[in-house]
Amino acid sequence: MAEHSRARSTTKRAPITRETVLAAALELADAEGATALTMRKLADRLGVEAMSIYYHVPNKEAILTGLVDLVFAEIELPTAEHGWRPAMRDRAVSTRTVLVRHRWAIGLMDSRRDPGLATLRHHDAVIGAFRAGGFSIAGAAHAFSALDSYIYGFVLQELSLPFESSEELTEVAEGIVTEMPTGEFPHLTEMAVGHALLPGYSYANEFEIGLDLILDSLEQRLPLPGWGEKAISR
Amino acid sequence: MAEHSRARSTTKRAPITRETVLAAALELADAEGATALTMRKLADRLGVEAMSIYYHVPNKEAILTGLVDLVFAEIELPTAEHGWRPAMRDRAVSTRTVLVRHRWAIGLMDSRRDPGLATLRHHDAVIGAFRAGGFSIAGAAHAFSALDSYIYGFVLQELSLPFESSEELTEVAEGIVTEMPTGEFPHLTEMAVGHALLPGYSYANEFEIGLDLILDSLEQRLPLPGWGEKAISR
DNA sequence: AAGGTAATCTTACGGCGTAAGGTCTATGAG
DNA sequence: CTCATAGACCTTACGCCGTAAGATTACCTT
Repeated sequence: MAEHSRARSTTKRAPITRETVLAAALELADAEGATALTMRKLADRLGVEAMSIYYHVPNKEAILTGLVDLVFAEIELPTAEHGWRPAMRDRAVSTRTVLVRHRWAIGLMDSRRDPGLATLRHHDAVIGAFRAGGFSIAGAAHAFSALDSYIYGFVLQELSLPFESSEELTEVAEGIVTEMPTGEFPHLTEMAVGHALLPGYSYANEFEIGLDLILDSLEQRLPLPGWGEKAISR
Repeated sequence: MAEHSRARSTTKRAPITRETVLAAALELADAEGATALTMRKLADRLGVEAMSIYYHVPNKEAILTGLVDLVFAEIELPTAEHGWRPAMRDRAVSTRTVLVRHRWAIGLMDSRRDPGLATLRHHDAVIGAFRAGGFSIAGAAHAFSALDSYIYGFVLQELSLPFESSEELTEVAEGIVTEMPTGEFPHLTEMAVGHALLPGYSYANEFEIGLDLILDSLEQRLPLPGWGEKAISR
């Protein structure tokens, strides 16, 4: 009984830190969604009272900011090894995977103004991969903006679709189609019936189609003035 | 004094309806942001008590859903008149303009699963313009997804930039550059110093660059199998 | 044993969305 | 003119939220 110091009921609880707070917040958000991420529930999960968290973190905003950086840390960094195109393709796929795994993250990204270290590291690696591939500074900026806009926007749409499984899709789409005033939205109806309701359809497949669309265009722009490096050094 | 019915202080207040509620909510969100949109503040603006709103609207969620549809109603519908490309370009620009005008709207789009009438009308018109331009159903779906992903994602990034004016940009970027551990993020630093900090830079300019990137690719895909209509009717 | 300090807890406040039920007021029937 | 009805609005209250202020505990140093 070297350490009988454990008081009443707690069995020498491990101390909480900024890191354990963020880890618990990540778990909680993954398990129950962003709206369930409250200081009191987070404290419960940490075996602590809500106000104790404030010793390690200035306020809830800081937790959300930290969470976004944790998410960025999960994204595969691009390497320039096999060329900018496969590097960017893999990164895009990885980004989407991570953002879908943490569905609450995309909603935290707007209104969050201070990037964390992992975020900066990620951005730096992306720009570096474009530069190594021969893009000029401006070209890399264009490419970065276009690609990331597409990725974030796709996830944003994907996560707000009115269904999750293809059974739900069928249900919802049939509802839209049948209860529409006849012929009011003919093209929407046509697409639902002749495309989205077909067996095996999944919106997720659209991701790589649009991704390759953008990558193709970037490849074509690269040799153009304003996009590629004027002179390859050495 | 034909109508002396006005009680105490109120001067025969106009009755509130679902429409006036939504209009007031739009004003409030525009003026003070999404977090300021509370039932009590909204009631104040309507000259009414908070609970009275619930006579016209089932809950706050319904207000948010209605707001998103109001925003969609502001977006220019594409017309197939001058071809799908300029139609889609104008629509994209209009969409971004509207979403920037109502900065809170993009944050409401995720987690909102039931499209309103204006939203459906918009989507129908977009698909219609692609179809009229010769895209197959699948091709129109690809094009729609890619383009809208880009638009929403761009606005999402644009609105979460850590600055609003170019003075703020200078300030923030200089902060990042100078306080970085020397050389930890060389490409980020290079882009800040050699691009984003140059006089006259504005991220907003990137929008049309990326937009044309996608439109170019779509134009190239159109004749390809799986994108264009197999046989033009008649 | 005493004191200091880091970590946690208690209490409280104002604001949130909204459930439940009460109160006006215009209208139209008798 | 009276009065029941029903629509529009209000009052009160509940449980939840983020967090300010200050008290309390646990442990280390001397």
